[in-house]
Amino acid sequence: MSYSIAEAARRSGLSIDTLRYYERIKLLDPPARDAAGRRAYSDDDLNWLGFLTKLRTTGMPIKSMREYASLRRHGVASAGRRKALLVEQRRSVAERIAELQGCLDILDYKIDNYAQVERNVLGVEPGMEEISA
Amino acid sequence: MSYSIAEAARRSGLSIDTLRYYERIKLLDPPARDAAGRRAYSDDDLNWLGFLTKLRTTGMPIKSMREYASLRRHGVASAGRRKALLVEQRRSVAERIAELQGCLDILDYKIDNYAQVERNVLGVEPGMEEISA
DNA sequence: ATTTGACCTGGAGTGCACTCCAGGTCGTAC
DNA sequence: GTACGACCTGGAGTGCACTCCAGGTCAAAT
Repeated sequence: MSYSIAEAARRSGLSIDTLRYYERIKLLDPPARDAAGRRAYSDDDLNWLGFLTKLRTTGMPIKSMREYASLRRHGVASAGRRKALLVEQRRSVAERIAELQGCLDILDYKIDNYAQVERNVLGVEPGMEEISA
Repeated sequence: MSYSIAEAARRSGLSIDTLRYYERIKLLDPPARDAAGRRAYSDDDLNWLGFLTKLRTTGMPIKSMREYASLRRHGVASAGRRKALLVEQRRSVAERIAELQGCLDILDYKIDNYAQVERNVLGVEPGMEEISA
């Protein structure tokens, strides 16, 4: 199957502008064109876009995604380097999750404080309202 | 205790420029000044900076941090709104963690593919190298 | 007395990842 | 045959969160 840029945008969740932008910066190989010169994205293109958006979600900078994209064009010989990039990204994602988990705990603590303030404000112990915010 | 801007930067993990920037955009109330007009950060300032960096880590935009900071200046009356902001942020962090967890799974899958390619490349079944990268 | 180093101010510059725009080309619908 | 909508190009503009700079003040060290 092949898809117009609008359809590819819909399916990938990226904007039309972003699709053209990704192509310009060589994140995406130029897709095929139809008779009228319009982009015709393949399923492979869509799969690659899907993976790219995952990498983006992990916070990988475009620079690194470009490196990965470029390695991909060099075939099997680059598989080791590609794997290394993914392993490093995996590590950074795991770290980020742990960090966010820590923030979650702090938020819970703060939220709980506010909940307590709410309870006390309903008529108990004047002077207790100013718990450090 | 009070701290010079350099010391506050060291303790908060923010740069000196960022501390002045946060003050300019009203994320941080202007700290006290010493006799020579230099900033003298208090422990309270440092605690607030610590919490701000947590919020930042969660991906909260500066705009929202400013809102929270502004509410804080309005005392107890704003506690409900502040709690609501934190609850919303908590939700968004939990969502982000789940999203990252999904990416982690995909990375693991890809990494495992590469590991398999590596094993096969060492002399088995020619033609299997081009597993979709 | 001057040099040094940390700090001050207002404002300009940076890098990232898009996002928008003007002006133009197609193929189909009326 | 012209109006329309989707698409094309190269290039400019945007928002965010800093980061850097020039020119100046001040206290302590030489």
